[in-house]
Amino acid sequence: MEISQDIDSLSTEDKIRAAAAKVFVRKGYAATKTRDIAKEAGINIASLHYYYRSKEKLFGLVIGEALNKFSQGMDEVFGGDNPLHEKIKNFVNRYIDFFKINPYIPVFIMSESQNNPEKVDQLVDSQKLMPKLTKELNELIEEGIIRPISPVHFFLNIISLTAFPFIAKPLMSKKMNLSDDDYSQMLEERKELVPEMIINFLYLKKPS
Amino acid sequence: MEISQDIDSLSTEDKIRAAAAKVFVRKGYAATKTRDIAKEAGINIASLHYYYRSKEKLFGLVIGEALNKFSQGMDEVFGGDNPLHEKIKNFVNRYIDFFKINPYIPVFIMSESQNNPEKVDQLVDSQKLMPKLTKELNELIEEGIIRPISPVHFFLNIISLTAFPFIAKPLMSKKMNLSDDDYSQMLEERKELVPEMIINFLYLKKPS
DNA sequence: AAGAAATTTAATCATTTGATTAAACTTTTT
DNA sequence: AAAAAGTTTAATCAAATGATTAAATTTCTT
Repeated sequence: MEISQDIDSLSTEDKIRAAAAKVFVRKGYAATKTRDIAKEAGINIASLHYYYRSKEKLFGLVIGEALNKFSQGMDEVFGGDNPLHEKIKNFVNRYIDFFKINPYIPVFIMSESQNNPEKVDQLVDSQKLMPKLTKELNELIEEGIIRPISPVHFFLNIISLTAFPFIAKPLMSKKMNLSDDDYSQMLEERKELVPEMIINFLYLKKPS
Repeated sequence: MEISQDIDSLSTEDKIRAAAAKVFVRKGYAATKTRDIAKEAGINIASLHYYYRSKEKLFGLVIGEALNKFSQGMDEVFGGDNPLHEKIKNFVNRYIDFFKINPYIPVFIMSESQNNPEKVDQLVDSQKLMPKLTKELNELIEEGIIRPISPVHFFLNIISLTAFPFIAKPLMSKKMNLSDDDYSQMLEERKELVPEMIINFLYLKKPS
């Protein structure tokens, strides 16, 4: 899921891309200097341009990767045919684990899609899982199993409760005086709390 | 709540600060050029340095203001002595309205506190409303009115459900094919949905 | 109104930064 | 092994950028 390979075993091209991912994701597009990336990769700036033409092109690859990793889980979780309440649990567990390993990704994606929408928009595939999820929700609503809710709210509720604690970590841990371990512990607790809250709200009678 | 005064009626000093707030908040620290601010304010770059010494000092003022506006509502809402479920409703209503007027503030605060923690940390006053909120929650828990929950989770749940939809707007509206009006309408719906969801989860028996 | 202080401006500086060039070096092909 | 292709490097460029200066202009004080 993350950069795991020994840096020296990578080709120059891959070293650059790995370094770019690391620096762009941590600092954002504007604050990242091509020299930062070159230094992180242990290569010359010219090599960066040799392989990737420009800072912008390289950034396009990095944010594309980030968006893929980010949305991949959604398709996988909501694409299955297990009960909805299981999907909810899977989603929360999976994304909390993912964000624990990639803590800078949420702010990176959200701030870049606000500040550089032209670079991000083309990469966002307008729906794919939405039709399926919509159908699933509508069926459960008609059967009287869950309350009426639009897919947008359903989706926003889950992602909000899962991703926002990572986005707000610097502020919250400061404001609440929480150490990194405290915060990590709290996030573990949310693997139970968040699904319970959503299911509790959604289901008219508790599911199996 | 926002910049409302006629720009020409402001002193140069205030024009600069207003312009800086606008540009910094929309584009972030790194992407903002002092020339952008000067242009937005309709003044010379040298005046900017005359009044505010450096880009960094000016930024400090702007992010300080943003943090104040952001946390002011929390103190006001949770400081009162009305029932908790009313505070929840007030909070959500108030912040959705606030963010509708200041849509760039959430991403600005979150991304800057991740990317420039040294500039932000000093401005965050370690708790103030927390002791009061903690006491209130503990009392309601002991009385068997709400379920056991830590202030951190309580707080994160409310802010997540309220603020995240603004943070994710560019991505969500693209992914879900929602116009600005659609999105605004959806946010209005959340003024009811979010408090209901939180209260429904929190209260063991429905409050008055 | 004259002089002093404060403000604003155009011009300029030094550094940073994305990008290029040409040469050196390495690997692959024949 | 020689030639060609691919890769890496040091040096350099041009534009952008935060900041300063000194002069011009305006406002304030007496």
